[in-house]
Amino acid sequence: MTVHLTNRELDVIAVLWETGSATVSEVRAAVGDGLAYTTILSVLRGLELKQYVRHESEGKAHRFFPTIQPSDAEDKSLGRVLDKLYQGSRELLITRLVSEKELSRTELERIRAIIDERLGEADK
Amino acid sequence: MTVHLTNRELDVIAVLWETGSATVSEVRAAVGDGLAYTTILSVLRGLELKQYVRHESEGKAHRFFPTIQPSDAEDKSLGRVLDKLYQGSRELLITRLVSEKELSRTELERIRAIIDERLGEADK
DNA sequence: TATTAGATACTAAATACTTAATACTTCGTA
DNA sequence: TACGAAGTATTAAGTATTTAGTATCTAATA
Repeated sequence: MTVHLTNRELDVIAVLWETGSATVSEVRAAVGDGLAYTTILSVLRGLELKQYVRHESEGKAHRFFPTIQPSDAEDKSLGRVLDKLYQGSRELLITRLVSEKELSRTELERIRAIIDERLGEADK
Repeated sequence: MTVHLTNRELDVIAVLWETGSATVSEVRAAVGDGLAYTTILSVLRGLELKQYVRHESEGKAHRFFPTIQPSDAEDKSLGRVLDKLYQGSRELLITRLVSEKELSRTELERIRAIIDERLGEADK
C-alpha cells in the first residue's frame, strides 16, 4: 500500500492515531489553528474517500477511526527525508539523531540495548 | 533560519547538495521524471529568489550552487515526521530505524560506538 | 557579421491543497 | 410535533505548487 498524506491530512490523522478515534469536534480541538468545523470535516471526508479512515455513527455525529497506521505512512515520509536529506543513509540519520541533546541517558541506554540485541541475532 | 522547501524544490536542491554545483541541464538529467528544461529552470529561479541557491555564469549557461545545507532543511522536514509519525519521540524513531534490516553489522557497530561515546561524556 | 544552437526570462495554464460558506439533516426536548 | 442546536453534505473559492510555452538573449563559428 502506498500512502500519500498532505500536511493537513497528516495533522488530522495524527490525532486519530493518538486518541484511537475522535469526532470532528474533537479533532478540531486537537488540531487547533483556528480552523472551521467544516474544514476539519472536509479533510476527514477526503481521508475517508482514500480509505485511510472510516467512521461509525455516534448520536448525530460521526466517530472516525484510522484504518492505516503510522507505519503505513512512514515509508513515504521518512523515505523522502532519508533520500534527499541524508543521501539515503540510515546510518547518517541515526547518527545525527543520536547526537542530539534531547536524548536522555536512559533513552540512549535503551537504544543501545536494542542495537546489542540486533548484533546478537546476527551472530546466530 | 527557517527553510521551507516544496517537494520539487527538494528534488532539485538535493542534486546540488550531491554534486556541489550543477547547470540546469545537469540538474534536469539527475532529477529525471521527464520534466521540461524550463521547468527545472523555473524551480531553480524560485530557489534563487528565496536565496537558497545562487549562480555564476559559465559560458552562456548558469552554474548553480546551494547556499543552504541539508542541515538547514532538516529541522522542518524531520521535525514534522517526528511529531506526527513518532509522537515527537526521537527514541521511537531511532528504535524503528535501528530495527530495520537494511543496516549492516558494521553500521550497527558504528552507531553503538557513537552512543557509547555520548554515554561516556555524560559521566564526566 | 549573420547564423544558429543552446541558454535564459517572462508569463501563465494546470493541478493539488486548503479552507470554509451555505444548505440540508438529525436528534433531543419544550 | 415543532423548534433549535449540533451535525453532515455539497460546493466552490482561495492559495500554493508544478509545469512548460513563447519570446528573447548569448556566444561560438561559418
